[in-house]
Amino acid sequence: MAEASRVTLKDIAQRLGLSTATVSRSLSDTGEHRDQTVRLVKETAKEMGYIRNTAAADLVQGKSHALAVILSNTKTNFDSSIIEGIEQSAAERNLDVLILHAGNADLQAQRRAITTAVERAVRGIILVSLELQESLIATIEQVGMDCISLSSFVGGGRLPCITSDDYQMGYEATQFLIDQGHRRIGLAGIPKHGSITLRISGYRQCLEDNSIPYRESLVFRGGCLYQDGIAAMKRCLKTKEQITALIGASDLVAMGAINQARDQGLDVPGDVSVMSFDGTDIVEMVRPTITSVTQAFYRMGVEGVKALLSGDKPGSRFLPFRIISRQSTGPGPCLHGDHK
Amino acid sequence: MAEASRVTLKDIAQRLGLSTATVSRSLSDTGEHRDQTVRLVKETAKEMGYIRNTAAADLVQGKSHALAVILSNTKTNFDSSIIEGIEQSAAERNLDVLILHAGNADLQAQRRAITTAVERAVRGIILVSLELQESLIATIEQVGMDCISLSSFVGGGRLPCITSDDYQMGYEATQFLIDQGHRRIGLAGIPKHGSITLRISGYRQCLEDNSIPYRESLVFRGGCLYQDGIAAMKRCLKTKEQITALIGASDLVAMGAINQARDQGLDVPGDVSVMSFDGTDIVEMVRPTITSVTQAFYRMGVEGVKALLSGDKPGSRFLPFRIISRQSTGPGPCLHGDHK
DNA sequence: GTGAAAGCGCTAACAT
DNA sequence: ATGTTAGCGCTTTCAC
Repeated sequence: MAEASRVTLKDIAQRLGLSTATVSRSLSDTGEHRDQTVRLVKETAKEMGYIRNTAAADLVQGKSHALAVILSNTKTNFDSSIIEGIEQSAAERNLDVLILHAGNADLQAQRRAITTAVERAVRGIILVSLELQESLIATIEQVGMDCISLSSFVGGGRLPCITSDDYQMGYEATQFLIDQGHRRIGLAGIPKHGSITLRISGYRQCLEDNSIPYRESLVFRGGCLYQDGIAAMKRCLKTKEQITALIGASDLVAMGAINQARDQGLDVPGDVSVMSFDGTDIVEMVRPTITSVTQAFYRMGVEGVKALLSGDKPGSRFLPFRIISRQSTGPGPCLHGDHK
Repeated sequence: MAEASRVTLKDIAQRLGLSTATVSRSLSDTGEHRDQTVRLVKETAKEMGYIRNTAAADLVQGKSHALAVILSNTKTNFDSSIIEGIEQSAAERNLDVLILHAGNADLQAQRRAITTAVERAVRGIILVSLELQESLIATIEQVGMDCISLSSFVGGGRLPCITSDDYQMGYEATQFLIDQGHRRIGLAGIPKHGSITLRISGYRQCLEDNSIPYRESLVFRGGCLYQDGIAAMKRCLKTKEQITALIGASDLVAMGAINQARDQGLDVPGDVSVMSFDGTDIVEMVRPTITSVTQAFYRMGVEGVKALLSGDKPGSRFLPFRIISRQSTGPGPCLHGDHK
């Protein structure tokens, strides 16, 4: 009740007739004290309600025992598994996880998040699906802070990245649909910048390898949100482009596309097949369930922490993905009747 | 490149031939220095790549300029608007927001999160939909830290709470369905503990007020996740209970219930109406769109920060909600044909 | 195995 | 308007 100022090491030391040094060492298990002393100190600390002052500890040690995770707060949902992985992995190492939000394109918000992390001398920064501005990468390098990017290849090699192979995912998603007989395949929700655009290259190469002409008009650029899926399908159906399948850049894009198609009276997958990238929980929660290029998000989080703390500068690498077929895709029209 | 140890106030002071005090005051705009000095200091700081050491500042001031937001990391999605509100509100006050995850029932994880926050001497703790264990509330009180709970009434008055009136929401949701002609109304996904259980009381009272018998068997307890919605509808359809409407405790519960009903060949809302609590973005993203008791989450975040920082211990209060009708509800069967 | 003492980088009296 | 000084609570040499 007494709004008592907090218990400090000194309080414990006095009560026990020990020095603060002994108390400090006992509490952090340095192993250089008698079991009896350690036990006594720990019990007393707990009894007195001692909570260590991180600021003091961080200050003297020059670093904290926390990790910062910076998320792009676009309303896409794919990151919850990544975070789970990070937290699991961090907990094993007894590190706190501080989650910060930063807009994706918003330099202001990005700067704020990075500053918050750097000011606190965190052990490392994990960027999740963030296109970090050049100037901020420079800041991070300058202060020599460890940093890794997950789910986005960023920084042109200056930052280690763990992600899925966007090119390959684009290629295989396209091949998956071609194998089902589709030849007019759209791609929706790919933003202007970032490694995610490589999905277009993979898509394009796959079409070529299958002797299908690439058409600019079937690629719908945009964000990867629900609304972008809506917009893409709208434009798609307004033009004369008779696509029989659409690949959404995220689960939400696919959801938007599917809803728009159905709202306009089309059947999915009867009239048009839709598949998505990510494969978060939601693809199983909607009807039709959505065929997806499922990424190893949880593992990305786990490996991210491991790589970040490994000491030696880790290289970038890809994690495997796999395509899971669900209700939203089916044989293309040419398999129903005449084969071309 | 040189992994240079970080620039400190002292470095700036030396370079400029000023004292650290002047530099410190200039940087924090105390207004007691010549514009010229302030400008010079700020420019030099930026040029030298100065980043303040939060640990040092926090230590000497005895508190940080950050807020901790503790989320129950159950995979429900309703909290993103709350967080947005919090961040908006915090940014206006120049406070950093540190987001922490804690399991809902997991004492271990809760303790870890609270400790992380308290150790860092944050300005205040915002609990989001968390049933905080008694012992941890005691900890918070003991150290005299400000704390507020959003979207959950917790602590039996020891903690100020800003939430929606669960009783009233339960009542009005039920009345909404009754007004549509339903008389056999189920309630799904209400956990064992917490203020959320008051929804049952409201539901029950409403039934009574409408002379409809309350049946234990129509209330399906459980978590508020998608799977719980599935399970509830399954049990619902397996028994002889001919419900014509179901209220899900969250949007995800409703989604699960709807999918299960349809997977078993029922039409929504033709055969069974479904509505939900929360009203997050997702209710507009699924088909049928879901009628919901929509809560003022964003505002909850904004007001939460305001109340937390107000100084005087704020009381608990409710924010208004409203019911938004969408596709998942329709007239009950008795309105189709014979009226009772 | 334990204590004394220094000092991390900063802010806040207090002095000038 | 600016400088001096003390010290926040902790960890870590370095003695003993």
